[in-house]
Amino acid sequence: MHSRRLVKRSILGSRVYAPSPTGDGAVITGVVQAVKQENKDASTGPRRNVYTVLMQDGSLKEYSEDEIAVGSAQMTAKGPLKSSLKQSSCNGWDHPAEPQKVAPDPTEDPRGPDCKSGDHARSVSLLEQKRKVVSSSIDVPHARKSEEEVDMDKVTAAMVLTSLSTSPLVRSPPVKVNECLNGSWKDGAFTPSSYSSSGYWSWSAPSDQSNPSTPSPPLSADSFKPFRMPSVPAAPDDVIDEPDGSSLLFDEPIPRKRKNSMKVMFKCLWKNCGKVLSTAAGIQRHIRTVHLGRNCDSECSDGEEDFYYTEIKLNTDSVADGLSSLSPVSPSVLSPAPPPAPDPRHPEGGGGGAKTESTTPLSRSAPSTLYLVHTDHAYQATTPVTIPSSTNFTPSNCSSFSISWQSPPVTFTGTSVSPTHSRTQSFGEQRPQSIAVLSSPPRASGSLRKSRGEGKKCRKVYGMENRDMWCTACRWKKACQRFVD
DNA sequence: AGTGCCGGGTC
DNA sequence: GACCCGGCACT
Repeated sequence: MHSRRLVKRSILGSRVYAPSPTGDGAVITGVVQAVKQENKDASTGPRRNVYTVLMQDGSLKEYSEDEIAVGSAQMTAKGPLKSSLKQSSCNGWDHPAEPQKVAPDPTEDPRGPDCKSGDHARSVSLLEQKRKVVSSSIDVPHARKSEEEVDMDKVTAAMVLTSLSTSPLVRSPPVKVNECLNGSWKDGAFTPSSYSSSGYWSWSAPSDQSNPSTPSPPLSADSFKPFRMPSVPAAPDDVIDEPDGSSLLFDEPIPRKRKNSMKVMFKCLWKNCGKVLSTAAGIQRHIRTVHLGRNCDSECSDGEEDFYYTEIKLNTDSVADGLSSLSPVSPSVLSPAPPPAPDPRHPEGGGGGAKTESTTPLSRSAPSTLYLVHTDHAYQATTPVTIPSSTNFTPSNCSSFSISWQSPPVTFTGTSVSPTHSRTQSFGEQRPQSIAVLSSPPRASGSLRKSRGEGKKCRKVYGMENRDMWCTACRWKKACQRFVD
């Protein structure tokens, strides 16, 4: 069910393996460009799909679904396209239960759950059209080095979609969404690499509720238009439902640049569940539909789901990226944060099942990375940052900052450290040390405070009890005159 | 935390 | 000027 979209997603633009046209038995890879159906009317016999595959050498070949196999990183599933597709389309997505509510799109229902139908063919053709548009405007990677890489892109795209799907902006006008998304994208915070390994993807999540448009980062709002416009203008729902993202998933040259190593996954806390999804929306839907048994879409949610999932943060990358990579991240992560809708509700928590100090609602919005930034600037920023009492602030992140901040002293070399300078640079504890390291006349610039005397002083010699025996200077807390250095 | 002592206040 | 002390710098 609802897998139809998945099908579409799986076919066009997908990398497949096909027998080499040379007939030498070799297997080559190609990208599905189009799908046709044979035996379409045969109500009896099985329909056969014929896939037009763009081969590595740029040629187009047609293969029946029996001849080619879907290529993916999880090639364990490598096999006839037919079966692969069936699998992925009908039950492949890890969203077990989530009826039509996936997306607030009415059109979803009419098309029905059947995975292979005339409608399917139609939508495929639509996709094909889209794809053409895409291909014309974007350099579709025809040949890639490895399946891993291909998968990478998928994952990357998924992450993008995921991040976007978590955005509350979903409910706002598309245009706005785009803008925001574009903005946040730059700060994209996903590291596909690590994610792919973690495995559990909620593909449906991004596709359904999030704005399908989920532009790829490099695309401006304008350049993005072609993707959604050409497709059925009459069916706005389709725009929403239609996982444009799906086509984008494969067609767009998704930038590999990873900005952040922090991944946020969402884990279902329902006992014996433990489902982990990559998007808050996904996990919410999962909880809503699977555990809470609600069939309505997110609109009618009272937000109870929030109590049944928690945020898991994965620090997938080294901290080496430093602030440059971290700070930009926060915005994007932030964007989804202020969930306009699902906030003010049931303080006591619905079923009482959720143990986690109800940090979940926050954590959902809580851009953990935000903390990083804050931590970063904490030294100078008294600015109160509304940091939800959350949770997932991993220490490792802190370390990254300490690292990045240890270098600054180096910059001092050559220049005398004026007090003010050190002030502005003030690293709290580190300040004095950095100055000391410079060994330059520490207090030279400012007061002429002479270095502390090495010898014994009255205080030390006589002790506090014999203060009477101190020299007057010592008594007056002045420079000792008796044991002058 | 302990110590040295500067800078400033009070009488 | 004698005395005291807050507070910074340093150990």
